[in-house]
Amino acid sequence: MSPTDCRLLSTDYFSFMTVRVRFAPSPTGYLHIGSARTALFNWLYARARGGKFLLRVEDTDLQRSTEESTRSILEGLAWLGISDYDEEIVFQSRNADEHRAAALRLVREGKAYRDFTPKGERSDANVKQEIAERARTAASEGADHRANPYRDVPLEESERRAEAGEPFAVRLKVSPEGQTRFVDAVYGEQERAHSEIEDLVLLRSGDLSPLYNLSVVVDDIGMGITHVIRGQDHLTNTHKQVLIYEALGATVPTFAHLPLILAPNKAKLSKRKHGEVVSLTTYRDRGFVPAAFRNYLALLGWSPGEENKELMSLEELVGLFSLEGVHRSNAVFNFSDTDPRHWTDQKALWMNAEYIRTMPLEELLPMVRSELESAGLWRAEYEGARAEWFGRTVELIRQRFITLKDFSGQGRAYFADDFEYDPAAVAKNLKKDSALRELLPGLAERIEAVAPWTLENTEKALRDFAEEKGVKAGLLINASRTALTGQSVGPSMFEVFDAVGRAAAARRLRAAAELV
RNA sequence: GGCGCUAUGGUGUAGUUGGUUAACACGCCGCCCUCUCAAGGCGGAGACCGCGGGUUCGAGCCCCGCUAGCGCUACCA
Repeated sequence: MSPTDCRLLSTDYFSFMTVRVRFAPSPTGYLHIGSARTALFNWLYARARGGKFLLRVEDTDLQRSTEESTRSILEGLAWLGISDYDEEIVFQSRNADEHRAAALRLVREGKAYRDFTPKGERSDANVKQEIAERARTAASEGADHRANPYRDVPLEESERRAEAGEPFAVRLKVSPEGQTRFVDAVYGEQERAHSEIEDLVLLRSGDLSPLYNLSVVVDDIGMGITHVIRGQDHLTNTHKQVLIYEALGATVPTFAHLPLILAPNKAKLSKRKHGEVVSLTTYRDRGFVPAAFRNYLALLGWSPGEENKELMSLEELVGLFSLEGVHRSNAVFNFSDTDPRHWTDQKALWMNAEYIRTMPLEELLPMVRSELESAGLWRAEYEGARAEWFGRTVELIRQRFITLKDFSGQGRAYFADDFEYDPAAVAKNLKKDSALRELLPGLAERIEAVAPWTLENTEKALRDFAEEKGVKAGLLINASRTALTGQSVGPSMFEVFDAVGRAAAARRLRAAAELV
């Protein structure tokens, strides 16, 4: 059977029952964009298949888990448009008793055993090296995974010692022979020899708290999860989980692992090394349109194939999404930590600009409103008496903005008088010609006299004035741009005169004469 | 160390029974438009499809080997 056949078979296996997927973040920090993408793919799959999307907070690491990060993760998901969980949120820590009971049941059934070996200390600093070194020495000494002296202690003796208060851990009794296999919906057929898998610990010695692999499996069984869609970093460990499913006598769900998102240097994206670019909230705070970022995220490790379409609405995403379209190689998230203009992936930035420029105005307006509000630039009349002006102005300036922040930054002059003059713009458009000192107040007068106040008349007034004074219209136009907006770039100048308004325009022209 | 996964221009991807000059998007360069900057239009540079073998009349697509990157390997999640 070819891998392709396996993939079809595996996805068809559960097709008679409702798809149930879950997103299971651990609340130990902000929402990582990789996790956000995992959540998105789960959500998309559920919606595409008419299934259920569940959320499980994996807060078993009490030391590192915080309520604040749970809240932040939920907020992040909501920002992306994912807040419609189909059932109550499950908090994994509350199921510890259940997890423990499952492991103890396995002990009684002889599928797991109590390990009375004293708990070893582990320096959490360089775990990776420690593992490699230990493996190396183990290999050279020819040690085998099944050598635990407590593996075959009779159940009665095990019970007796436990009752006597002797501390123990519980380990799964992995059969020395054979192999585990499963068909990953993305990576295809996966096999791993049992000899490669040690008798994994299910419950810690002492407090008998459940370990990750056990908790995940028991919860997924409890929640009736049919498809486990998660990061590829879990791919090899899945074999261990398959073993637990089998020991527990449960049906193994379909697994679908997602390629990782890497930093430009091909290293795994991490909070420690790469900072705020990996946090979803950064994108919200820096003016991303949720739909734009969601669209971008969907393209990392997935594509609809065929036409290679990129700009997709949520509805289109749901319609096009499939596990078959998920890539197997890791994606590089391209950004620069030295160049502020490339603080995040260029394509993400481009897509955001694209959304800002082309999305329905009425959807953009509320976002501009909240941006102006947080910058202290919002006025109630923008939704009242000046609503028409507001819509027209946003339409005018959105064309060349990249993020929502630009509405209060570069766009400040449209909403306030206390904007800043860009020194480069002043040098280029005002200081360039000293005649402007006289010309600007003159132009202000002409602008004040325009009647009726139309684009055409404003243009005529300016051009006539330029001709009379024997200067190029461009000189006046560019000077006006800096005078009215503080910048050297922007929309067509006569549109700007109109947006800023006659009185403010004249005032700013006169004020700018002082800067010449 | 072991096991696993991956490998198409700088980045994201298309290329799903092997068949002419390897497609699209972002980015980059140039031209047009023009009051600036974007947008838009047009054009361009950039990939011997990781490397080496093989199968075939013919391979990015199939097979083998190698290399590199990444992941996992824990009484972390």
